[in-house]
Amino acid sequence: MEYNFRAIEKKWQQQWKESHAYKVSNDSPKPKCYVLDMFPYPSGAGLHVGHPLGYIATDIYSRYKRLKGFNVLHPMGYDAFGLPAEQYALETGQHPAVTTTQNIKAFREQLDNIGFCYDWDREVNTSDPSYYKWTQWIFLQLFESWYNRINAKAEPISTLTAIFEQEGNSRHACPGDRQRTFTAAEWKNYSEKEQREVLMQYRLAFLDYAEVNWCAALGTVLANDEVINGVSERGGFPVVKKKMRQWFLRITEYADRLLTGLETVNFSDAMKEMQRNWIGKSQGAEVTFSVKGSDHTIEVYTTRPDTIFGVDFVVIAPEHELIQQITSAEQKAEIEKYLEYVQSRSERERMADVKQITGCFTGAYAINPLNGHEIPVWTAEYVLAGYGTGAVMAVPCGDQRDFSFARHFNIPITNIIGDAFNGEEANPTKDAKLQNSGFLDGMDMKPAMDAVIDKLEEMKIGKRQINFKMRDAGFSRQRYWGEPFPIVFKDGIAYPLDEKDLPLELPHVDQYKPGEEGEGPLANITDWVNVAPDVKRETNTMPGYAGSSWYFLRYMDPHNSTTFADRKATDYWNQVDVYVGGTEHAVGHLLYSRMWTKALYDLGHIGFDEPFKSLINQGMIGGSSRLVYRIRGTQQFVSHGLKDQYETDPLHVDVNIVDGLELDMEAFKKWKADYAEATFILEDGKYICGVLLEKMSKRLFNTVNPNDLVNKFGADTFRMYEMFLGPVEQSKPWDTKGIEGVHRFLKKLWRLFADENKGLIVTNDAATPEELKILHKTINKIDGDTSSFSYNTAVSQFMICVNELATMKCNKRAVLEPVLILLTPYAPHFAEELWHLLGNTTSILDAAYPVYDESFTKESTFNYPIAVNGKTRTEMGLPLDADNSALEKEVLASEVVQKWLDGKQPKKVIIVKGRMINVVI
RNA sequence: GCCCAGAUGGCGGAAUUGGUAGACGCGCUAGACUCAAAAUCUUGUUUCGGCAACGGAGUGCAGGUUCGAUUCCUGUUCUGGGCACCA
Repeated sequence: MEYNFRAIEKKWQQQWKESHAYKVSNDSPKPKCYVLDMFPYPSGAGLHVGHPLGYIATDIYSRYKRLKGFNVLHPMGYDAFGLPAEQYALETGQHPAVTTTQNIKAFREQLDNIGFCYDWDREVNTSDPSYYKWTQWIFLQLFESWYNRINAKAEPISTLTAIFEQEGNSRHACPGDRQRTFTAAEWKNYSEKEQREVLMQYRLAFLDYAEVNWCAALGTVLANDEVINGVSERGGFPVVKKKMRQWFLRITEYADRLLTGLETVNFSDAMKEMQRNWIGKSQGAEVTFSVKGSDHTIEVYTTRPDTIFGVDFVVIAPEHELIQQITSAEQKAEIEKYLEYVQSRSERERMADVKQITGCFTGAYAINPLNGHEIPVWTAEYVLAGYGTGAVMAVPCGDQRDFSFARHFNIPITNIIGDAFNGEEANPTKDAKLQNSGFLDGMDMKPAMDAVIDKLEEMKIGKRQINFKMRDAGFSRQRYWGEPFPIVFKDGIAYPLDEKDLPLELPHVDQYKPGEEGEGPLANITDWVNVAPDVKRETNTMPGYAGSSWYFLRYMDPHNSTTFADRKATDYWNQVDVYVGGTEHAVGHLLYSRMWTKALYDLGHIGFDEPFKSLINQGMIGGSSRLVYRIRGTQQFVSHGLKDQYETDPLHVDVNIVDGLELDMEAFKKWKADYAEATFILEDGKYICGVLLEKMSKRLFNTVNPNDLVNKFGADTFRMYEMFLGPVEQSKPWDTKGIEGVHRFLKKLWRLFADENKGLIVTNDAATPEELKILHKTINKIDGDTSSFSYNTAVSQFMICVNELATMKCNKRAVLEPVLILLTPYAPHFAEELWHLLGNTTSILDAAYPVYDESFTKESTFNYPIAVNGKTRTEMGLPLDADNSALEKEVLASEVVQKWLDGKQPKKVIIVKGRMINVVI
């Protein structure tokens, strides 16, 4: 009876499907556990071995928790809206819905092959109208809400209009327009249009004209995190600034809660740090500088108010409206020229040359409010209009950028930190004593910060101010393959669709070209756009992260047609206990879904305000490319070891036709027509390839399809090998060769149960103490490692256990059966097959997890390493219950220690019970 | 430039409240079985010296603390990731 993994895996996958073994109920007396994978975008390329790493990890965890008596939710679905499907549609004319369906089918087959325990009845697909109905519904919730800063939560817009009618907006500053104030009487006098325009400035989902990252090549606007170094993340096309009417989510209102919420979740420090950096909270002050000879004032934002006596100039952003008003007549032409130059600079250029210092003097002078000094006002592109107040006070002795600027334009530098400033570079210290600083002289910088702000507040020319780097999130795409907005415009005012009219389905189009003004393809369907003579639909669609911002909630109650998820279901499943996915979503997806969760919580739709209790970031699996060396100008290929004797060009070769390092030469000739005539120079009769570690990518011929490995070794081997590679969080290179070791392990374990000729050889004999010892050591190790996602060491322990049992020739049910249960999360088909061969009639998926009993692993003696001066010299088996003086006596008497003592007396003997003994001479 | 993480055999990696460095696997080595191959089993495998016993060195590099450091501290180099005119 051989280990016939193909038949076994097929049989049990079928059986589990028929018995609905993975069906999960929302109604269970068991404790719940929610284990989630970041759902994939179903690309046409399919899965390679890097993708399932996280899925296998969560699958093992889910099965483990189930064995431990939990009701485990472990769902899977598809993030199916997205650019590639649409790009593909543009190229081939195939409808994205069609290609997406095909891709999903292919993904599903690959996933099923690996034997995951997903409850497929709960599958979600973000492009399915029954799903995006609720994406649209949540969008309307955001549209119909505002953020009440006093209560620190989102509230329905009706509470805001009630406030306006009572007291205007005096206590609720307008987040979209800081200057805007009105009284209750004024509010009531506004026309409907005016009122709705005001409300738009408060809504959590709102329209605004804003400069956005316009990518002409993609015909779309990109989020900040989709633009890398001024080019689009996808495709690498240039991105420029363009003013467009866009939907936004007012995520900035949640900045503080997104920050403090991090303290309540279990993410890695690196992940939290990335989110903190993205949110970018800074504490400082706003200071008003008056402009000499005019009524204008300049508001600057600074995080270092303590350095205010070191201000040598003020810089305002080129986009700042004040520029036109304060520029002197003499500088007018110069400024115009500079502004024109800045206008011509794309974001990309401004980012590319960070070393280049540019700027222009406005001719105006500001007055330092604390010492009355007149200082020049400059404009420079390094100051951004969108951050803080769009103006900075420059302190060259303390800020390198200001220092370089002052040097470049010959602006005199004031030193306020004495010896701490060397005149050659700025010193951004916070630990110096202030000099040259009026009433701050002699003060330490840190307390001076508060002293300055107090003074400014007293003088009514400044105040404490907290700023965030984070901007509101752009929520429109000029694209077809996304959720349509449930919005119509009447007279240019946005109105929501009625809830009963959801979902607003994506209409069919025959072509995917952008609209005339760069709008999405929907703009071309005039009878869809024009609902009534003066009523038009929104033609943008939602971005990729819309559907993924709440999908974890839909899994809880996926077929509900009256709400996005029943409150009973969300209360039961609550937060995701473990979320596993790649770091690439560290900032975007996680922040958006955290914000949506908080908004839904504020509005009373769910009972928790952080979606993911803990997060594990799986490492990337790198590709291990194989290279062949072609002698230049020939079709002759030379083996790696001999290549230096020739002039060669390295070429990538498909890793699937290389066994370890040895090239399959016949397969190589067939691989590409170019190589049909290839000849080889061999070493030891073999062609040995070179190795290069790089990204796993089709282009580099280093991708490995899980299907091939499952075919060759079985899903159980594949699952265990992926885990055996190393810690889940760590990035590591793929090496197909190593899988054989894991496969051997499973076969070896199989042979403890069954013999090729005799069949099942398991006995009911009682286990020996040695057998029980290894069993319980294994139970302890596997239990601990599995619960902590340390699967690589768990697989090692299985191997150690099987090696020992094989040496003992142990075929006893009392030992093997518990091992089988331990193995179930890792190799479920294998375990279930043998479980049934042992005569069990129920499924091993619900077996009782073995319990560790320490009494079987207790030792009475310990093999102490005996060190002399810290260096291990020998080992001695000594009783664990002996007292120190007895141990010392025995150790000193030993031959080896005597040899090292060489007649001398030891200075000291250090005994760590159960660890080691060190003799100091 | 700033922030974070890391650096251990030929390779993936194991071991940190400071206590036998290199578990487990791959690869390689020698052997058994076989006409042969596959499969399986056995042997060795950090490195240097030595037939061996044994001894020297050894966790990126340089120091330090300690009876004892892969683990803690200081400095430094390199690699990976993130952020980047953010005031």
